[in-house]
Amino acid sequence: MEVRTRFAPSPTGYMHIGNLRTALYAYLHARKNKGTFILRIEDTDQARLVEDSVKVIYDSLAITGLEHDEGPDIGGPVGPYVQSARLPIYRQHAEQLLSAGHAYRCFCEKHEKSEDPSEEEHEGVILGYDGRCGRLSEAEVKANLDKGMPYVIRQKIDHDGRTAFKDFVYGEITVEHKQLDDQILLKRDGYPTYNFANVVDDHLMGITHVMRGCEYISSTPKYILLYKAFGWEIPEHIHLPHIMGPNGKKLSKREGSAALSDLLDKGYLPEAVLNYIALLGWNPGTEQEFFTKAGLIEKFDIARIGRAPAMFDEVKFSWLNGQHIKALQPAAAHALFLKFYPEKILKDFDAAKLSGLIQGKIEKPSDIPAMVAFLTALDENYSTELFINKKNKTTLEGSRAVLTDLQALLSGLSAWDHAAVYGAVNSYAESKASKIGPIMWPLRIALSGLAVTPTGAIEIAELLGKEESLRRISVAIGRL
RNA sequence: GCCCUCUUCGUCUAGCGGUUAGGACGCUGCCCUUUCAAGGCAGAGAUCACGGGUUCGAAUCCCGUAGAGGGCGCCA
Repeated sequence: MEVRTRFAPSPTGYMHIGNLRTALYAYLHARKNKGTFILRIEDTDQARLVEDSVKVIYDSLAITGLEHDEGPDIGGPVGPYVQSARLPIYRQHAEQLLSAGHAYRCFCEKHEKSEDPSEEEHEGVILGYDGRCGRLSEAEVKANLDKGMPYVIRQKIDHDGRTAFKDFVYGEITVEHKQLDDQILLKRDGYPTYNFANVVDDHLMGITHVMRGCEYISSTPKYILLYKAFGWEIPEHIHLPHIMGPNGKKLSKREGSAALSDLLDKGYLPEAVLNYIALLGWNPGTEQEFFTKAGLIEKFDIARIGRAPAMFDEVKFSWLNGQHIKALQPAAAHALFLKFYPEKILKDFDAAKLSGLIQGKIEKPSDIPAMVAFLTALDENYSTELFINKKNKTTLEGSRAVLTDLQALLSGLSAWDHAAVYGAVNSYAESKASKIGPIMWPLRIALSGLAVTPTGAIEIAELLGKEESLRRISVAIGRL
């Protein structure tokens, strides 16, 4: 049977990383099995519609390359793909349940969850609906309808017995029916709830593998009951463990890494994002960690999805992003870095050359401004302690002597390119019967005023040019 | 409150009855004698949440306990 998976986000205005991973797994499973990946928009909450948020969904899928085969923008055989355009379908199915006795009209007052959680806290509070309208006589229902009372349609659940289903990841899950309340299927405004629409749509759209976050595990038995009430085949259910923030709590917008756009703004590569989140909850069974999207399609297997929640670790993610940056063509890396260079850098330096020099050591492009700031402005108050390096056995006095010699040598240079500067430094080292490290160290400190620089001493000298390099050397000598 | 789920180095994970419990990030050290870094190599770091069983033998199977996450909305 052809595999059909779907990504069914609701338009919230931003693409949450956890949702993106759900989309990724659904996409990978479809591609891996030469199946179909569908996009469906779940916009059934009229109160929470966010302007332009559907565009965010399209853009996110486009930039990460999770292209869908069917969806609102490109159509397909089982549309429409936007739930707000499917209202008659839900009503028809709700009425079918009504006449079959699997649902009933409920005329009760609205009971939305309180904004103040403490109100729900005190013991004895009835959680869930008590089902009273399910016991209304036909005459009472008719009377209410005649009065024009508004109503919702609820699923009628027999509170004896239990329902079990087999989750592909979590195994067999059994829930007693007394834990299930008569959930609302069709709201007063005629829109379906998620609980109803997802079942109807997944079936009508031929979804074979339902993938979603594990917060739906508890309510899945209610969906199973709906499938059974309709006499529909139950698709494979694949619930996914959550991605947690650094504090062990759910990933939130506050931490700045919950939304795809936050990550992209920091210069993380879309493919690195896919690579990293794929590994949060799935592993290939080998020691491979670097994956392109094509590599993920090849290796992905739903059998290797894990059950435990995973923390999003931006440190490891940065490392992985660095690996992807290294793998980039130089022109692509430069294009990525370009938007992070301060204007002064672009004006005074050969930015393409700079990109080539730093490509191998950039992990997070948003670090670039801080990393290259020393090129445009030397902080002349850097600590002279920097000249003391244990490994190269450099001292203050030694550094002063080396820099004084270098100043004379370099000022005599007619050419100022990598070969010329290196040649001069190297022959100086040879003349002193020294390794080159003890010469390079003070030179690099003098040129940058930093312990760690994005590139080496010779490269910095080359970027700065002769005049500025010599000026910085004399500043250093003055300070030593 | 009731229900569901999860628990292996700090973090992501391998493991599916017998392993010196493996890898990766991070950390520490060494090497690379064209450099701090990057790269290569090495090391430290896990009484496998805890307590009981089953078994010749348990991280792996069973039962409890604890902690954490989730659900119980006219939200998804």
